[in-house]
Amino acid sequence: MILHIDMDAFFASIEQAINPKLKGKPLIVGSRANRLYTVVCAASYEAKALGIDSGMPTKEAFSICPDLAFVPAQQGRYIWTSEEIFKLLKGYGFEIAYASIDEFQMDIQDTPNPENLAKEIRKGIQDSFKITASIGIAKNWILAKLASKINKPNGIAILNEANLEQTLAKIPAQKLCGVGLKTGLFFNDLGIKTCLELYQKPADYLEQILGKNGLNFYLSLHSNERFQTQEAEEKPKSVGHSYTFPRASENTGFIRAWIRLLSEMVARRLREQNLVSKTVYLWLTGPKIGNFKAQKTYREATNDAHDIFHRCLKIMAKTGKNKPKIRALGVTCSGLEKACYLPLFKEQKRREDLLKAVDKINARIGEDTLYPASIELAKSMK
DNA sequence: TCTGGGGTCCTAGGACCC
DNA sequence: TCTGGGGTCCTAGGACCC
Repeated sequence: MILHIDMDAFFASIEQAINPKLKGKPLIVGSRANRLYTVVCAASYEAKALGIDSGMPTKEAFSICPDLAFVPAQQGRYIWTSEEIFKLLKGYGFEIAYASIDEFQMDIQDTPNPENLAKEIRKGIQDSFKITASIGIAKNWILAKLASKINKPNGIAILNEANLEQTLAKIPAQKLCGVGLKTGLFFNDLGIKTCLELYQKPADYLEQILGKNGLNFYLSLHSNERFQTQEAEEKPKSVGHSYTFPRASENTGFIRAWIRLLSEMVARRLREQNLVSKTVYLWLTGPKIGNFKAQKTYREATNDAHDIFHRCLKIMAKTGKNKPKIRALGVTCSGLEKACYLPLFKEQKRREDLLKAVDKINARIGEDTLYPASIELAKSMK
């Protein structure tokens, strides 16, 4: 049996636990500090009751509820809490894996009374962190994850031989992890409306209509697959940052300053993780250029913002536009490798020492103590 | 009048190599 | 002048998740 733990309104609940004044109030956590130009990252249950939910523009949320409480996302807090919950869960002695920042999966084998275990876990989290979790139990991860949503918030649901089909018949296929908007519509056209209908389709049929993806749905649903994610990889596949302007801009200096700043943010994270990147990906959106994106792979891997920035500028030249009007932009590095090469030239060594020193100073005195003058313009508008 | 930001995986075609 | 087969790397696009 797999036990899936899904925290209820995780970010919002943490903020309410920290600040008692927010308890019982409609609250949203925004993905950036500016309360007007962002979307809802998490909504408290009081806010959800008004029809506010993640993904909604905060402007719209405020129009529904003018005295909505707003807290900008504090990533560090959520990561810390997530790690502490993980440690607590480890104490139960079962194998456990992260499914996301607010979801955990536990292989509870054939524990005699899984419901009692679930209750105990829920109480443990409540006692330690003053936040609630919902728990689902089933024979594999995908069904356990589905089950965790049935009695949200602060609920427990178990799918077993006796109630499986009857329960799946009541859940729309779109609720299943991996079925998004497009696949949901596709299934609908084929008359697959509930999770039960999907569950009952044979493997070769699903493979025929959806290829590898279809086969994966079959295997996930019917096998005893324990965990959603493979064993935690030691390095990420990509590292990126993006930014959306309040209004589109065609100020070239301003846009370049932002590309430089995003390059700086990405490079710093690469260095923190001792990674170098060969591939740079730049995307720009704007009223006239639509959605421009391009990537380029270089022979030399780097984690120097200066290099990443200039690679971005070369990619940008491909737009063929002299002064594109830009609304949003992003810089992502992929093709990641562990940084373990030896600097070949003196110049390179000097540059690396410099970057290390800058990182050290910023880590000690504050994030933004030292930065290139060329990003001043972007920072002034952040 | 535009609704964020950070990711993963899969597919398909082109270039190039043997 | 036209002919096979196998493989890798790179780019681009799509779908999905939290």
